[in-house]
Amino acid sequence: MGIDDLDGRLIVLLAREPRIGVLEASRRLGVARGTVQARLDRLQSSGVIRGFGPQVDPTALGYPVTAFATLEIKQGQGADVRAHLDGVPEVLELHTTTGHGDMLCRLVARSNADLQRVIDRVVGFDGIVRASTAIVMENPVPFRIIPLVEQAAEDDTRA
Amino acid sequence: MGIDDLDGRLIVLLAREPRIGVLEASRRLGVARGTVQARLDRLQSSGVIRGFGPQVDPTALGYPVTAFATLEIKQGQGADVRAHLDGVPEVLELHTTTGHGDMLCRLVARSNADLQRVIDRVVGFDGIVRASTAIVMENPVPFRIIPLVEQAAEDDTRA
DNA sequence: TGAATGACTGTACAAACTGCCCAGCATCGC
DNA sequence: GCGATGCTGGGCAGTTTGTACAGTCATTCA
Repeated sequence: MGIDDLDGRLIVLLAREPRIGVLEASRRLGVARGTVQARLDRLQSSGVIRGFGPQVDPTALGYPVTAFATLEIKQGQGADVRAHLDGVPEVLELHTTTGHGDMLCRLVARSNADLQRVIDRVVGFDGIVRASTAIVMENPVPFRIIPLVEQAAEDDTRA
Repeated sequence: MGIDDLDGRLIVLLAREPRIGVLEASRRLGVARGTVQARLDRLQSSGVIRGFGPQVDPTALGYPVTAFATLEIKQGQGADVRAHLDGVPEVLELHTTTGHGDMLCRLVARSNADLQRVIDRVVGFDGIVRASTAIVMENPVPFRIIPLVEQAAEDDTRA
């Protein structure tokens, strides 16, 4: 169920140069086009590759401020809180975590001032007891998956 | 510098059905192909769309456990800590946040037991004073950008 | 050992798409 | 009014895709 070396190289190649097609990828990897197609199909149907959607930069959209908010939820209000947060566009993702019935969400805002508006909207809901926010200053390691893919491919090869 | 309604619809369309080409997109949006091409070029060169890399699911790669770790850093050790974390494949992203010289990072692991190994590796570095980890149980709102895009497009239209 | 299975290669063909070009037209700001 | 900008609609050559098929090779299994 893991990925082998060829899968790994294919994913890394696509991550680095998404514009190339199946044919070009097969040339780069030194395998037949059909092989790349079959691998891609398998990676997608097995869920390893979810899709190739556009990676949108919130900053360029006009939302340069990112923050993480930890929310403390009133017992039994989980579903309501989720629905509420789901309706806030500035909430980019939401996780429930171990601990005191807590949630962690990623927020963006147009400015530090605007962040206050977003937080007010997020927190202004009955099921939320308390919120603590950490504003992101720098992003030394932007979201990446390549090292993990290489690790997974290596583990497979070794196995 | 924002995006207009057509940009918004284009991004949403591509997010929903990434496989379609420029021609098909132009048909769906009811505009000329050249228009879609020009919009796409502009969105990419302006940085709104960073790329179309494969979206890899760590779970399907064999890393079903996600956690967020808050790290307290010793003064002046920031750069070293970043370099250290950059070298750990299981660290998917790293942010520096407001507060006590803190950092927040997203981790994945092969299991809860494996998470201990990852945390040990992350924390086993001199510049890190203390770490607090929250394991993700559920992900009610997976990372999404569409609502924000629609919001941004709407704001632009209104403006 | 021999047969079966699965994966990869190399090739082929029609259909579709891309990249690029251009002329015409409407809108917007100066 | 004039230029700049953006959209339309069309065309063309080159490339890629989707799909198929036969041959090869390594591994699995009886």
